[in-house]
Amino acid sequence: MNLDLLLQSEIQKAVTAVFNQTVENLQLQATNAEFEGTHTLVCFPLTKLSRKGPEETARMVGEYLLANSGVISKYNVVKGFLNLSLHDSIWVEALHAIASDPNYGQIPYNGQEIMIEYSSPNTNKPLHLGHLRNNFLGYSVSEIYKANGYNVHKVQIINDRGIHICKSMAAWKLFGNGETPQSSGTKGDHLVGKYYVIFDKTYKAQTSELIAQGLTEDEAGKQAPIMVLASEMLRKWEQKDTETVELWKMMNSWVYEGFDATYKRMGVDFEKLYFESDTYLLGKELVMQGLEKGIFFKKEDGSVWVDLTSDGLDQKVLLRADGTSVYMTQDIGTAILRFTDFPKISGQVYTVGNEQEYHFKVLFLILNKLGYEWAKRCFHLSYGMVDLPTGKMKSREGTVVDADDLMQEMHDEAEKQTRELGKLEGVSETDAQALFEMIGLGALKFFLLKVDPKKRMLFDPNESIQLQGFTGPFIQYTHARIKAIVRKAESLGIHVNPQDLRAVTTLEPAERDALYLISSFENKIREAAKDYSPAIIANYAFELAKAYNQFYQSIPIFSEENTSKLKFRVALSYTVARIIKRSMKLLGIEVPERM
RNA sequence: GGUCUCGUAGCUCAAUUGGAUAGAGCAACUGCCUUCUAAGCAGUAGGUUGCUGGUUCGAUUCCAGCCGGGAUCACCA
Repeated sequence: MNLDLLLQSEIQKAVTAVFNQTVENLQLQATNAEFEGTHTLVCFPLTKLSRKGPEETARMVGEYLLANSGVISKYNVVKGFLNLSLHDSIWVEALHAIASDPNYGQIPYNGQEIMIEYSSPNTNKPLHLGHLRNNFLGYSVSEIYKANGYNVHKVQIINDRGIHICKSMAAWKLFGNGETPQSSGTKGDHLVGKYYVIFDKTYKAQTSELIAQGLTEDEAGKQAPIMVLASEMLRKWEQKDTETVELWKMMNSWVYEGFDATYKRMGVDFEKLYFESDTYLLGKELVMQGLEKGIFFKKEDGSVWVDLTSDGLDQKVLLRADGTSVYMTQDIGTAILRFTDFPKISGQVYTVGNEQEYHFKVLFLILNKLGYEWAKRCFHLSYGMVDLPTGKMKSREGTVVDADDLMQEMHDEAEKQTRELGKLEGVSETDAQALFEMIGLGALKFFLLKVDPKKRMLFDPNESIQLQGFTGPFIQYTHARIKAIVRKAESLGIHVNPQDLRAVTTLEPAERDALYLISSFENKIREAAKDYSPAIIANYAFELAKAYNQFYQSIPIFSEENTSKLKFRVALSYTVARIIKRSMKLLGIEVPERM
């Protein structure tokens, strides 16, 4: 039962009856806490058909509902707002329906498939804080789409070739002395990242020396020996030189081993990985075809371009004069390959930072020009950068927050605070460690997901390890506390079956508040998908936990003498726990049975 | 400079897409553990929503112009 739909139809009936007119879009919203009621009809828009003042209009609708609808128990009018109270039996019925539905929070399969790309790192350095936002966001949006009835394919493109990895390779060749993850005990992605940093330092030293010798900045940049080596490696790689390819394979394999560990700890996964080294040539052919069809044009030097001036954009290069492909070319190829690999997908979502908005605007326009009708169903899930209190993260200045380090710090902080609270009696060390991990990562994920993805956000380390207030652990704690109630009910031999609930006829305000939120869960799931926003789920889960805590604090359960009410409250608690768990699952966050 | 984007309490974020007296958390202050887990609850204080106009019953939201951040406009990815 969907309360909103029920109310909509009741109100539509009322409007038809009272004003002899039909209305399609009703503005129904939650009632402000200061007024009585749960649902509010905004009546200003109705004054056009009622041809009466807003208050009079509201009163007439309210009066009709009270007299003719079995749903409304009371109403009041404040200005043009009609505040409605529902019969408690409606709320009881709502809980009954939800408690009887094991799939509440999972909207039935809608027959649609969708692809969601996220993560997509370069393979020359380890993952950092920015990747965490990307991964948690992409994973969560995937879960949200699954909950909306979509068949979701999670993929990523790994940028495994190019000058960036050659830089690490060059530095390792010069300074590595054969160092491996095994020989040094360093995680593979960190080891490769270390040589990327060494490259950068060496490169800077060499260029400034060359500049001191009288070269221009441009010349020095190109002639620095280590850069010459890296460029040579890139060339050799493209010519499939055995030694270079072997080195490339070895170092990439180190990175993948490291990434796998990081992804595992983050709790994210992928159905299929695309590698740039496999796909970078694909786009070329398609561009050549486009050239033949006259969609693109060639300049005198042989480079191929697309003209987007009629779309308000510039000209964009697609193939260099030497015939090699650029980033855009690869993305064209990859996009088309994906629709070939997954012919049933209706669209594609690219989880990529907002600094690439222009790029995707261009990409989608090109795909459209090439005649792919699905181009308009490609969506750039553009999210804002993560700033630090010290400003922007800059890898060159060593201000990046490493993903592995951060996850460990969150774990350690969760451990510290949990031990201080002395909550680990009778808990084994293994279970305790699992709990710290759950809390630490829960805090981190929630912190990054509670903000609207579109917005740039600030990552304050001190705030992120908070476990009180608007945080993941607050919600996890609420869940754990409810589970204690459920266990107690079981130990007392109290078993609730949905039929028992109907024996309850009156409710407390705190119970209604919780029920209001419970019954709006699926609307939130839809809204979150429509907006690609886990923040909507995060805010919802927090609201629900808060509402439950108010109930928990003000209304006794086991000392209640009325057995029906007692059972009702146990069922309400259990349902809240279920929905909290489900909501958090949509964010990729686990919840504990006790903490 | 062109295009895009953001500006809300001391700080970090919300605001049902144009609705009520703009809400939470943190930080500060005051209460509540003999009762189901106090990682909790209740309360106090904190605002000219960057500024100026406009659109209308009604604007944080839409429009215009300023002010101030950020992104982007590479034969980089």
